[in-house]
Amino acid sequence: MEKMRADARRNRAKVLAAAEEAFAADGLAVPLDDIARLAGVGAGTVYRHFPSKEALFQAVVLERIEQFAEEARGLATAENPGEVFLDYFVRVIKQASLNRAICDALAETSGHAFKAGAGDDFRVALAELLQRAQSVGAVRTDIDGDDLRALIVGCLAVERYSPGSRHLVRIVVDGLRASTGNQVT
Amino acid sequence: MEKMRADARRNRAKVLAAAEEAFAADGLAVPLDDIARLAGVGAGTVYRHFPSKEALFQAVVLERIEQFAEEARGLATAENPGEVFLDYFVRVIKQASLNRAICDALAETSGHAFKAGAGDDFRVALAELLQRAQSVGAVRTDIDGDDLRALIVGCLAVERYSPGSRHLVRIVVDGLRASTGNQVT
DNA sequence: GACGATACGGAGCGTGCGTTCCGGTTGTCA
DNA sequence: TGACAACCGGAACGCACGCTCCGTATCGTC
Repeated sequence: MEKMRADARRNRAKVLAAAEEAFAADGLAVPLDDIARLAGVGAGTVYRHFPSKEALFQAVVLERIEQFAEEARGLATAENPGEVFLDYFVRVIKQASLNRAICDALAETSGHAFKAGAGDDFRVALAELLQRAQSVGAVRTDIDGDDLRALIVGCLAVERYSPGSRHLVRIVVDGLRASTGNQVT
Repeated sequence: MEKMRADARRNRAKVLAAAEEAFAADGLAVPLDDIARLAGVGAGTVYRHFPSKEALFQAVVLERIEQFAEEARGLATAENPGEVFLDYFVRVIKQASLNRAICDALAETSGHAFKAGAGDDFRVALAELLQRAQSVGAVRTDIDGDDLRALIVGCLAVERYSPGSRHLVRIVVDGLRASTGNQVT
């Protein structure tokens, strides 16, 4: 990884940047040749650096999700967990909805990238935020981190169906809030 | 349509039945040859009755959505609109989630079948039910029929991501209920 | 500057799938 | 029952796309 030739390292970076842009715009459906052309390299070069199109896609998506995780970790010690949590929830949805790569990653295989192995950082950070919000009574206690990720997936679908309608996400947020009568325990 | 030969009419029905089953199970991804084989006909026969795979898919999906519309019309004069509406909402989601054809139809082109032209029956019937539920104060008034269909799409995504978790849909239902503080007008 | 190793590019292969085409078959009607 | 039209089956076509292969170019080193 470090003993690469200079041009190889350059090309690898160009491929990653092009893939990030192309996948974000058109999702997994973008042909690999398009990415290669956008990067200014041949298709063979892409395959020298990534074993498959799917691997390249995963690399791009996981990098983005890791950013979400980092943001969550930065909020882990905030003083008003309820507010912070709900704001974060909405923000993640808004950001992810602008990136078709992430939407496709979730639709594909029911969101494998969000679930198993990789993406664990995001999972634990999100669960932490949720638990703190629940501990101060801001969020209903009958859901866990897995439920939350499922809700994010759903909100992304809503956003894709009717973009920009902020108040639809608010319906879910209202449903998440702890209120008399909707707790199941 | 009526002056068809007997075998043609028979085959058309077989194709429709096979397509309904195959699309429901595997969605739009199922190869047309599979449908033809399942129907016990050749691929050419399928194309004699439907101009394209997409047209066959639309026919199947619209038929199913029309069933939903009919069910909604049957509830239009019920005496407890709030309860009826929310029950219907949940029931549609549960039924649709068992049918990958419908899920795919929504994902594809952001749910074109739900939106424009065809499927109008479902739209108006759903809007009617919603309005009645709102008029008795059972459902928040800052949403309309379009919002509602978007929410259905989202709930389907949730259901697909983590199947069978009934309480996630309940979160949305709780968000839909009219309660102090979440109205925007 | 020359030489070996490394990487590049893009033509080409294999595959899967939607769609078409046509020789044979079957239903319909006089 | 004969003959014509409608219909059928499935082989074949075209296309798109993931992936590989190899002759050529570039880099790092002595």
